[in-house]
Amino acid sequence: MNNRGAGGGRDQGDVDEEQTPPPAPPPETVSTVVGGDSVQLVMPEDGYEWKKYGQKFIKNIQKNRSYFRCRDQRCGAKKKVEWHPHDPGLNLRIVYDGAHHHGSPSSAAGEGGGAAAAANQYDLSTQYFGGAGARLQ
DNA sequence: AGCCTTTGACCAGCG
DNA sequence: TCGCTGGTCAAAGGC
Ligand SMILES: [Zn+2]
Repeated sequence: MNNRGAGGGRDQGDVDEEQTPPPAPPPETVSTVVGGDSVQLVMPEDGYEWKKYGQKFIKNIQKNRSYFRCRDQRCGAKKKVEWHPHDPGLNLRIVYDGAHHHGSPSSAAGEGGGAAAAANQYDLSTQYFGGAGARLQ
């Protein structure tokens, strides 16, 4: 059943690029929550919802790269997150690609309008941290 | 029921 | 000419 069907592979020249597009979101910082003896990474909501659609380790920079896509396909906005397999939070780089076409980020969708710190618990260490953290979903 | 997440494999271009 | 990498898609399962 591996019929990859259509998709296949798209190609894109560039490999390494450094640029943080216009929508300069708030200071992105990874929060290292220490619960007992497990470290969990929390991704700060930037005000938009993203769907993770891929993860790979880039040898060129020796960093992990996660691919996020805006839920609104018509939006075309994409988000890429790069972080160290052993030291996330230490060198975490978020790259925004594209622009949103549906309203603006006023309040975090996941938040609902309060001032709570809505954070998506994406398992950035799922595999790289080897079960050090238990998946809570 | 719906929605989200994760993994593997594939494709193409470049040096 | 070859090998390699990066990037994306699909499917399945779980809550
Ligand atoms: Zn959007």
